[in-house]
Amino acid sequence: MKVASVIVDVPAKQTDRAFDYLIPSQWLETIKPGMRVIVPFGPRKIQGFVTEIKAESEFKKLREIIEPMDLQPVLTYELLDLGNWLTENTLCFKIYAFQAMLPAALKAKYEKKVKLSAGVEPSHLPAQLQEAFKNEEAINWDDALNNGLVPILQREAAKGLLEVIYVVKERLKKKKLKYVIPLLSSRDLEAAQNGLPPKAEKQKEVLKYFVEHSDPVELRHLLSLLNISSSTVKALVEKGFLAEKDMEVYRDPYENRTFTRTEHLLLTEDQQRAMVPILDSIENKLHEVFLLYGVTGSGKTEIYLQTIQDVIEKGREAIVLVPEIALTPQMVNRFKGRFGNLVAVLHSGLSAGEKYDEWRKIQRKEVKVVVGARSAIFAPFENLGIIIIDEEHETSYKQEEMPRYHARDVAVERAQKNNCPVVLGSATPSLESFARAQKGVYKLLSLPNRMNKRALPAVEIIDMREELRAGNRSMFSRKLFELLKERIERKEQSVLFLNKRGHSSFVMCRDCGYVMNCPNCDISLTYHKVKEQMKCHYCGFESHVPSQCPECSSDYIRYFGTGTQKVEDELGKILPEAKVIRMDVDTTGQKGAHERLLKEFHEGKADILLGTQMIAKGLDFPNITLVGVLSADTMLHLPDFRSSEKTFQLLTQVSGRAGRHELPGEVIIQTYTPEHYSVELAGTQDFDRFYHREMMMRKAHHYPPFYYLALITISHEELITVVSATEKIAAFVRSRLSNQAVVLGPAASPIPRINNRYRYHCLIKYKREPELNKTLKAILDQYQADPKSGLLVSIDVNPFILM
DNA sequence: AGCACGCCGACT
DNA sequence: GTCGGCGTGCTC
Repeated sequence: MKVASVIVDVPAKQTDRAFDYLIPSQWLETIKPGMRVIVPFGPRKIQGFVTEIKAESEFKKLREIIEPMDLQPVLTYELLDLGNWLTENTLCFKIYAFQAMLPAALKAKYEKKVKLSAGVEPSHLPAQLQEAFKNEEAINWDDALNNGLVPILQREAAKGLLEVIYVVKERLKKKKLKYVIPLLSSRDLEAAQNGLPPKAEKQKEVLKYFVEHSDPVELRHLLSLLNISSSTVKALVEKGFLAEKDMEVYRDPYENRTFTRTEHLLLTEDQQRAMVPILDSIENKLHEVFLLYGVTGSGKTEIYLQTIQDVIEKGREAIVLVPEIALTPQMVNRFKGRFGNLVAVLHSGLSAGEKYDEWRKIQRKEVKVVVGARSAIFAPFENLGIIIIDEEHETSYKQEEMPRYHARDVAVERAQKNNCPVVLGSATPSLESFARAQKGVYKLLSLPNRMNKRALPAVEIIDMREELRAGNRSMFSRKLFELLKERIERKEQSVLFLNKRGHSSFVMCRDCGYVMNCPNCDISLTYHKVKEQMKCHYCGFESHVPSQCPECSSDYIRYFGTGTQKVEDELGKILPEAKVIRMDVDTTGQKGAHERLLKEFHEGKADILLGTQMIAKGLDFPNITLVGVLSADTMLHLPDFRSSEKTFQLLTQVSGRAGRHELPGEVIIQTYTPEHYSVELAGTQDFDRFYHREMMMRKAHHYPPFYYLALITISHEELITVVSATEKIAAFVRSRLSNQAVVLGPAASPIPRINNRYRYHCLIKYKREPELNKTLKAILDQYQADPKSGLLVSIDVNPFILM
């Protein structure tokens, strides 16, 4: 067994397969599947993942693995398998699948360098190079490139004086702290203490400390504790009484926080009833998928906590996915409060180092529970007892880059392998999941009541057209204004929700209607107040805000759209006494800002919390009695078959923020389309009726959950080339699929041009097409294999965004 | 993805 | 005649 199959870190069609390497004899026992190794690849050295160990290879001229990068495999057997599954199902390169399963810190960094050949002195080199090599053993290739030294270097390399080397580097180091440990027993230390010269008082003190404490202690801590300097410790180290040792420590993002320990809450009857089948499934090691459909405030989290408790008691592990956990510190608190340091937390708010450390806690089985965003689904547990996906309808569970996976699908796949249940929780399930529950594929568990029997908040829909007719041109309806004022007087809190998506501020000429567009992309530029600039969200293009219309020279050119800043300004005018906290990308940019703002609001430091999407979830403050949605329909008109569903979900979620505790809540939804069913039914919080209406729409238009989708996007600099390529691809797909499938296209993408590349679509709607996967692979084979055509083809199986 | 190898144009 | 352009094909 001296040959290793390795997937190399080169994301390309031609290298998307295993390469075999000999395992050097000294590593024979060490190297195992799932480890990262450094291998020679052509003239370079690169990282690779060992997928298999075997006795021999078809390939005759094998090269040797240079060295392993891990002591323990970073991918378990299950994850290696899962990598293949991901590759198959999302049509991505294997290397992308493996990398997606690991923290970014484990991705290799490469350096190309030039060093002196053995026995060569800097003085042997031309004068120009002597300087560069005087202090350095090797110089960076990129630096040489910038200084124009490459030609000379190549010449010297050809003579054999220099050689090019490749270095594979870890992205990140383990954090280490200096610790001091006693080398002698407590008794011997006491003796040593007496043997010290009488004036070595400080040293005696240190030894005295270790007579009492035999555990390692952090050097820094010891120094400040005994008020000594490091030379004292050093002296004792030299005498052989103590030793200094670098010990690895975790970067703990929650280091300076204490979590109040919480105990089981008493469950309501509904909760108990819902929990029984889940516990059964855990007990009997059955794979089942449960859809836990419970209105906001019905106590889903407590069910998660208690089922996890059961899983832990059975010696198994749990994964909990939450939409973007940085946004819901309350969730972290609940888990840490219940399970203490058995919980690892993985979310985008952590630094790469912190993520790595949390991940290693999982890898070393020091924790039993991971709470995290999408990628936490790949937590390297080996004895999973349950997977929970909270807010299962959230679109952020779908990754939009390669590998384009949906965490829900991965969860089901992993749960199957581990014989454990998946719990999908939501107050507004996705149509897909609800339909599956209706068909009995998932088991439906309902929590129809709020825990404390609080009524759902009263929702009132305000027709903003009426307001306009009545002469109110502000963005606040009279009713909302009244209620806001009332809350401030009553010292209660309000949340104002602004749905910015699809409605970001753009610049338009009031005279001729000219809208500033990006010169590279067919999309309008977004106005950024902070920098007083126009910016393209797709290619990064920036330009100044014009003072005159470039088309008609009118001076009446101004920005449109209600950004949060604008709402804040207006609030300041109409309700100057109100204290407002604004939460959007601008104010929550820094680390921890999000949490700080929420804390301030919680502590009652403001009357109104104004924000975008990010405040729609997880907020659970007792004093909120009013929720206002400024414009319900901004996302309704996006070119997306899920826009109604998203609108309904969002409105329902936002409404759920009000009146969760003692005080009853009120919700105001402002809209220009009150008659739209997703607005109307969100008003009555009637998911069931919404579900039926929307299902009819989906059926009529051949959309999920009645059909599956696959989206092929083709881009090229020339419009004609894209169109004809898309035509060819669409024709090919049609020829290969049954006549049950609907193949749309070529059609221009909703964003027809990004970064000067034209984009065309072919959308496939299908029910059952055994040939589909092969067909899509054939397309990728053809187009990925020759990049010289300039055509880029990307395929999204089960896309969420059709753009 | 890199990188080398290889085959054609403008220079000492 | 050579230096160097980037098209083509390979990496265990």
